Amino acid sequence: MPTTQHAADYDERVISAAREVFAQQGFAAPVSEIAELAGVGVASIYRRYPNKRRLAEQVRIAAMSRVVAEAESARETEPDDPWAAFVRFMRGCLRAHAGIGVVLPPYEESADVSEDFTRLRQRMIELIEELVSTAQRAGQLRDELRSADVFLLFKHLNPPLATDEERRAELRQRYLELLLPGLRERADRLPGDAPEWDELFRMCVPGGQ
Amino acid sequence: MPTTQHAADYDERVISAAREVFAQQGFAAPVSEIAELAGVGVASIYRRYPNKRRLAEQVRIAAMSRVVAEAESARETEPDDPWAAFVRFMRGCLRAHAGIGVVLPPYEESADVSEDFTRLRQRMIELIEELVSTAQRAGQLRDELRSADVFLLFKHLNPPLATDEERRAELRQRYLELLLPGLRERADRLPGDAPEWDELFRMCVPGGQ
DNA sequence: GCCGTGCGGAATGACTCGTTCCGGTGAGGA
DNA sequence: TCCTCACCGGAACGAGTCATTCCGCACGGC
Repeated sequence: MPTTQHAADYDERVISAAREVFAQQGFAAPVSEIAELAGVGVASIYRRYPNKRRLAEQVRIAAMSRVVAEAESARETEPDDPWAAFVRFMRGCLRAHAGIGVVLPPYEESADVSEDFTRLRQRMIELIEELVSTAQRAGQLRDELRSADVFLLFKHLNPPLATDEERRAELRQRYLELLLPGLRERADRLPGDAPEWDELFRMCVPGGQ
Repeated sequence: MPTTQHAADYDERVISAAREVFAQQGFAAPVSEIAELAGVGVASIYRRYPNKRRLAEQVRIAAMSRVVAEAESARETEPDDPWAAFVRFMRGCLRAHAGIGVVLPPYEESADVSEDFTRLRQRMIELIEELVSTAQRAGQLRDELRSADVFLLFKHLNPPLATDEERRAELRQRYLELLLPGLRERADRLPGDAPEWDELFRMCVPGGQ
């Protein structure tokens, strides 16, 4: 009875458990924890993914796809209001189970990252850049903000906290709302240089969240 | 030649190295890394501190003292402007080498925490509470904000980033400035329940940053 | 009732890290 | 100049953790 349907459910269950565990504990979390949450044995995970690295890659691909979809949907839903599109994108990414916590360590030291992964990441970057610059051209978003700032803000809104995803999402939204007025503001110069994408990538290396 | 002076310098060097390493990598960082940064051998650390836990406690006591001093100084420097005092406190805590990153995992699961530690933590909480409620009574700080929010915001402003402390401090200040307008704002209700101190403590358990 | 597939969880081996042990070194006194 | 000794850095050790693999079992199909 390994129907295609069955296999798909199975995959979904594992990926989703891995997303939650990695988001809460970072990529250093043991595979056994993922297995337990998914309600399967460890061996079953290894039967489908050759190793932990590949599993993590799949999880990140899934989460980045979600971010990309969020960006496209925000752009389409609010074609005439760049600020609204930007806000919708931010809120969408921070929603519970969106998995933003898991896309955040963006850098892979080793060269053995799949093509898909790299391509998707590039697309994500471009979409964020577009949302930011569109809102800035409309004078609705602080000029000193760079697209990498947005990404880094996602990371800031995602500290490792030992609670369930619902509560973490609630807190993310809470602090996002505190942030929004400052993002519109056009006042004082922001201290510190904006991060560049490659600095950001270098900074986010460690296994942790 | 173990002059008192020499011993004090030595202590200072170790504690300060430990602060930097713990702040960057979390308390799970190996002791050997601290030794290397301090330019001493591991054994020398163990000659002064019975074990890693006690070393970490000393580091956290030093950093919390700094936070307490920051709060008192802010209150005294700006006795008539609660908002200014609050902002000064925030900026002071986030400054480079203030060690805020290291006070953040506030909870110790085991009961074997020194009296000093507990007392100091209590004092820190009271001072933050005072800064917050004073500013709120003056109508200068958002009412829905609880003192534990402030602490949690410190954590949010301190993600684990693999750069030197100077750059991390620069980014902390950058994002603090984005946050400030939202903290004054009196507008929309903030989503999500404010954290209580004990929820906060429970959440921050894991070894990580 | 027998066979084969697929599963969960125990077993394994590599590795990391806290803590301890040991040989070296350099200052001060004879 | 040589000896002594206090102190130091780094290697060594043992425990614990985790990725990955192996094994016996349970259950559907014949």
